Amino acid sequence: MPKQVDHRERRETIARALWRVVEQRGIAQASVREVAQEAGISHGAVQHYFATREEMLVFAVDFASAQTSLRVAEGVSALGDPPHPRDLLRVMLTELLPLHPDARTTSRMSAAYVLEALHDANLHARARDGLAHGRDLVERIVRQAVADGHLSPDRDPATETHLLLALTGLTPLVELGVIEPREALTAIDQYLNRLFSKGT
Amino acid sequence: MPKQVDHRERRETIARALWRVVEQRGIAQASVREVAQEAGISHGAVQHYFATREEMLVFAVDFASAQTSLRVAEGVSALGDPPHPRDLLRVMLTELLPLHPDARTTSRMSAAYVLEALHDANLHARARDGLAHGRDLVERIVRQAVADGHLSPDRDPATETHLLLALTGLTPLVELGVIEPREALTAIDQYLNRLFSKGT
DNA sequence: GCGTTTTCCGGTCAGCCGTAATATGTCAAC
DNA sequence: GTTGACATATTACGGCTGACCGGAAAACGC
Repeated sequence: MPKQVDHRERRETIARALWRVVEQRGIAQASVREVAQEAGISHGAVQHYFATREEMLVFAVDFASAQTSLRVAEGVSALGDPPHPRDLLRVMLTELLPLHPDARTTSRMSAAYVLEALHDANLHARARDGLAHGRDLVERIVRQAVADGHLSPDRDPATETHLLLALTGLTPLVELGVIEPREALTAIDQYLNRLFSKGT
Repeated sequence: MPKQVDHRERRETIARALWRVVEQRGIAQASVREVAQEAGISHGAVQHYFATREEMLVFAVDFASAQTSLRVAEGVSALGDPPHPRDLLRVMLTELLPLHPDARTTSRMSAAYVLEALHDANLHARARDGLAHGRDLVERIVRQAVADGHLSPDRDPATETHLLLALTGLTPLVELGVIEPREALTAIDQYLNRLFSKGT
């Protein structure tokens, strides 16, 4: 029998190396060779675990998405039970925006992924489904908040969901250093507090 | 004397060809040769007008930014005098989001530019300054709105500005087909109307 | 016509790319 | 200790890239 190697762990190691390359040098530099070097293995070894570069990218993005979900779940578990929807949404947004190192890594992966998805039918479908799933999650929270009386029934859940997701638009401002992470958090808290107050 | 060619016009023609390539195939495919073919000239001719690929990209982005400003100015001129700040901001946002063909073209150019700027010190400074300039424009409108009584003085102009710019976060939702352009407009109008109402 | 200058073309070059084919290493089972 | 399957490394190939260069073509003053 062969040398025992944990296939999934190896793939995740390579994926993390890919993350670092994407974060530090951009997805254009994330060649098979560059990722292999970053991971400290030969590019032939990378080929052994990913038949093509695209397969590697897709895995790395899915893995990044899963890690983001994990971080959100961790943050949510620290909340009361049941958690206030405002706090729930706050955790999700802070993990989606590049406000701390891990989140920045996954945020940049997502950004690069979306941009590539615009010109690749396969990636487009995957990205759309992933985003639509996130949208549904948020919308469910919004609807529950309305049902629980945290939110005025005047609010259209769909529109409110879109506006909440739009807050990820703070990303370029933070990434380019136009605003500080603290200012982004201030804006988010301002928005969420206003949303869950009795105001219009 | 040389053959008479309008240098600027030629460069703009090439820039528009670059836009088309970026929009349809992505910035990674925007090689000198590809852009030349799209423009219907030889790659040697492109080199004559742009010494390097980067110079071509920077020009194309600046040109795209200028064209966006032009569209905004056109839209604003159709408003009353003085225009209501809500309408002013609405025009800016509709030209920043990919809600119609021209806006989608420039939006995609900006997105690709920002992503590259994250890993290039030179582009980073240029992009940051450009975005900061836009931020200042919006902030001036917000402050004027407060001064004119359109907005409650309780609002922090900086935070409100950040939230308005964050609305560009609807871009991925529209681009990936998760929401329709009409839904994006609905969200924007909802947000702006709420902002300029007497609510909290 | 001549000379100058700009414009444009096509080829060349070294370098990186993804991928495939090949070779070597490693270890468990028999 | 031989075998065989899998892990890893090496090498090779065809293609595309950006940058560069020499020269042709065109337009103008003289």
